[in-house]
Amino acid sequence: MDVAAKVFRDRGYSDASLKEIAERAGMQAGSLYYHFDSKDDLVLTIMERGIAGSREGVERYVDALDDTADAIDRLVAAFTGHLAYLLEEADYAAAFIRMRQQVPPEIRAKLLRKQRGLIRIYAKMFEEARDEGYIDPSHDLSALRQLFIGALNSTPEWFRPRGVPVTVLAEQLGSLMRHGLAHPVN
Amino acid sequence: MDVAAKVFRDRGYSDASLKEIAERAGMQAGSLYYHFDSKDDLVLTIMERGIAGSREGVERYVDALDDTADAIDRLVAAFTGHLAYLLEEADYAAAFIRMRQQVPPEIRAKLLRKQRGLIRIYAKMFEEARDEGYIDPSHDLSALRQLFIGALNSTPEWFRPRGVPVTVLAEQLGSLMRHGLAHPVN
DNA sequence: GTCTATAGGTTGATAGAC
DNA sequence: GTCTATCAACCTATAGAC
Repeated sequence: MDVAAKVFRDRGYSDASLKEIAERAGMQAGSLYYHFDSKDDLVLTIMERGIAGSREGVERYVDALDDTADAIDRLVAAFTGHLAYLLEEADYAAAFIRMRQQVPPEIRAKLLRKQRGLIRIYAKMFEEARDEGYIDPSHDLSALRQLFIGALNSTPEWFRPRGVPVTVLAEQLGSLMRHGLAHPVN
Repeated sequence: MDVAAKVFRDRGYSDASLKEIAERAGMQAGSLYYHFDSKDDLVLTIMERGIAGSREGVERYVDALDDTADAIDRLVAAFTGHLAYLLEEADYAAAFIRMRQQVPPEIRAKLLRKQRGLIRIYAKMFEEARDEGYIDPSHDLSALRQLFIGALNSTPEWFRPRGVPVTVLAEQLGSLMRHGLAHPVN
């Protein structure tokens, strides 16, 4: 499973061959079918785990906040958890991010349901930020949410472990939301 | 060419077959080889055009500004041009965005050089914004640039022509940079 | 310029031995 | 549980007729 997630993350849906996955796992291609019904079955399992992991990452960081935290603090915590899982912990989420547009429609439909949970969590946090006065009603909340999530999901393409840590990235986005860029990050 | 760009945008590098491209162009697969040496040759041509188009879109909007424009105005103009080309005008840029991570290494290397021009334009604008006082030096400029470009490049995945127009999206990002989200967009 | 035909390779998946 | 062997389908690319 771990091997498969890595291969799917690196190659994408179509270019990840069962032969390569099997080889890297020390097996022959045919042997995989003892564990999975089909390639799509394997892909679905991995991607569902990626979604679940992202969601747990987000929830863990948000739930760890105390009562003094405001809506922006919660968004920053969510960003941190999101990035921590996406960049440091697992290949599953990165595999999901990469393949979500490549996978056959039936699989995408199944994933969409699982994904909605995470989307709703974010939507709720943005609404709370608006209700608490941190986001002016003239902003389109849905566009804003998708722009921020798009920025987060682009990080696997350029993030380098030696560079800016994920906590700083999340803080940068939080500071941006609070004051704009002219204000110091901390 | 236009047909091929559409197919590559919809299917990605590996799943776009020459047979489908040929069919949609009213030909047989073999006939394509009169016009192109190989699939990679075709892909490279299309993706280069996508990069060039994005760059021209950005430059056209930035150059149209008058002298009273500040660094944030220039960034908003760049975002507008970027999005206008990416979402409205052509399939070439969308094909590039989708395939940039899928394409064989040799092609990616060739594209990287062309791409650097656009990256440098953005880097310069962010530096100017910092020098004019719109971005506090405590921000990591490179991370900031990549987050914003990541947000822009995610738009083909969720943008709907009936929804928020590209000019508003760009304004939203500009307002965000200037004042944060608590301030009205206009 | 486009066609037909086909070579040569790879892929996902199955069957049966061990 | 894993192996070997193999099938059928698909792909890129080439060759030669028109």
